[in-house]
This record gives sequence, structure tokens and C-alpha cells, in this order.
Amino acid sequence: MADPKKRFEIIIQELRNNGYKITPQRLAIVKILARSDGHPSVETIHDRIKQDFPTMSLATVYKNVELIKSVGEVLELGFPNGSNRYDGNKPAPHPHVICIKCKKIVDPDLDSLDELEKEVAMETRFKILSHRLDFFGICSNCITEKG
Amino acid sequence: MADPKKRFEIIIQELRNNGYKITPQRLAIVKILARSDGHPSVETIHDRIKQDFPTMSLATVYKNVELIKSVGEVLELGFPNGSNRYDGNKPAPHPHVICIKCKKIVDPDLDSLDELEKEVAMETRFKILSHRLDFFGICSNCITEKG
DNA sequence: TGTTAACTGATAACTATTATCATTTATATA
DNA sequence: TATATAAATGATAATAGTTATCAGTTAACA
Repeated sequence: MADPKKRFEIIIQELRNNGYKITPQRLAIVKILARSDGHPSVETIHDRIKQDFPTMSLATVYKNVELIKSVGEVLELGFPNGSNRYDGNKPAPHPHVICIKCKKIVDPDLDSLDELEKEVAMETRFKILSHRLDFFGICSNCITEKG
Repeated sequence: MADPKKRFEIIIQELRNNGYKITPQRLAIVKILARSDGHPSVETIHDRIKQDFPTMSLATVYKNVELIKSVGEVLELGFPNGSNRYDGNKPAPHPHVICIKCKKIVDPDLDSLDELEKEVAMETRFKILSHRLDFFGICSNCITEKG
């Protein structure tokens, strides 16, 4: 995991570089994205900020996440059921392991992914720009609990 | 690609085995899913069927796709923008290569994916049940066209 | 052929997201 | 430091994809 403070600085700097204003609301959103604890959804970000920033609008969270996505500083993880989740700590594509019971998301370190990408490019003659890799399963905690 | 006729038979049989009725509407939907040409969306399936089955309801398509998913005979591909797409020709999880220009979806053959899954299980101590792997890029056709 | 549980089709409800717009504010400049 | 202005906020309406509801219909069985 990258240092959340450094990620915060980088994201803010990137926003300044692109001429966007730094508002208190924006700072609060970037602070949460810089850590991205548990890969939060927009709803989660909104809930967390509302605790000490009660006027924060959900629309503002959406607009800021979209903005930060547009400068490449947050990774969007879409799921079939709708709710997108975000990772501003590690915005480059990387694999995820998702527990289907407790919904926890873990980042594994995989060596052989680069090799796989080369294999794909070779076989399909695509110019590969990005990828998305999720494994779904049951985490060790949820396995030991019966049910 | 599996033989669409065989896939059709298998899906219908699986529905019978589970005690579901075989209606004309269901047959038409299964027929399209058995081929899954271009990984169609619900909307696409509905449009295709309406040509010679004008009373077909969108709700019926949704309900049938959900039903066939529940017996494991169609793979659902969810995307961040909402619209899910389906593959009833090859319902087990498999990688996709998606052209971001023409939206074409190609199925590559990859050798090293099983190995990757073992690596993940080892490292995270998850019991891995399924996965989702998409590569995004530009296909050779779209590369040669300028723009 | 009749019975019945399942299915269909029309539409309402729902959820996540995006658009709109009046008001407010961060920033650049005088 | 005061001011001008483009951008941001917050409240809410609109939208898109999907799911729920329910009255009427039908496939599959005896």
C-alpha cells in the first residue's frame, strides 16, 4: 500500500496542475481516496465525510470522483450489481481478490500477470492498454465460520 | 466456439431437469444465448426477438436471462457503465479482450491462467470459486484505421 | 380434457448515476 | 487587500438499467 499522505499530495498536485480549485469538500474526498480503505463506494465516502461535514452533498462526491478519475488518479471498479468502488491509493490496474460473503477486497501480488498480458497481445494482435482481473472466493475468516 | 445447436440442447435440457416449463419465448431467448453472437445485452436480445415475435416483453428477457444464469448456463459480464452482456455459448469464466474503439469482444486462449489462480489461492488463503479477466485495447483493424 | 403451478406482459418501483441550475467560493489580478 | 470571474457546491430532477408486482395466460401433468 502506498503512503496515503504521499498519495494525497500527488492527487492534489495533479488537480492543481490541471487548473482545478482546491475546496474543503475536495480535500475531504481526496483524503479518503488517498487511503481508499476497503475500496470505498461513493455512498461510503459520502457517509464518512458527513460525520464531520454534514452539508456534504452526494452529488459533490460523484462529481469529484469523476474528476479525479479523469486525471487518472483513481481506479474505478464496476460490478454487475451496480455499485462502483474506488481505489485512489493504487490507481493503476491491478488484480483483486473479493470475498463473496463479507465483500472484503484484497490486493494480491502476482508475478505472472505481465507474462499473461504479453501472451494475449501476441495471440489477438491487440494493442493492450489496460486490464481488469478479479478473483471471487471465500476468505479464510468466512470459511471457518459455518453457514 | 461451441456448437450453438448443442449448447441450445444443453440449456433446454438443464431447464427441464430443474422443472421449468419450455415456452416459445424461452426457446427464442435460449436460441440467441446458445450462440451469443457478439456477447449480446438484454436489450440486444429483446430487439432481435421482436423482429419475428413482436409481443415479446423486455421483462421476460430479463427474467429468462436471470433464470438461465441461476442454472449456470450463461456467463454475465457486467461493465461500469451499467449494461451487462451475456455469453451462453461458453458459460464458464474465461478471459475477454475488448476493443475500446469498436467494442468487439474476443475470447483468447491463455495457458497460464490456471497457474495464476493457484498463485492467488496460495498467497491470499482464499478458496477461489470464480474469476473475471478482461483486457482492454485496440484491435488490429482499428489500429490500421487512423483517428 | 381439466387442474394447477409457472410464465408472460404491462407497468410501477427501485438504485446508481448524471444533469441542471441558482447560489457560493477559490483564485488571479488590479 | 478588494474585486472579478470561472468553477464548485448542494438540492433536486432526470435518466438508465434492472427488479418487483400482479392480473391474465399457458405448459405440463394426471
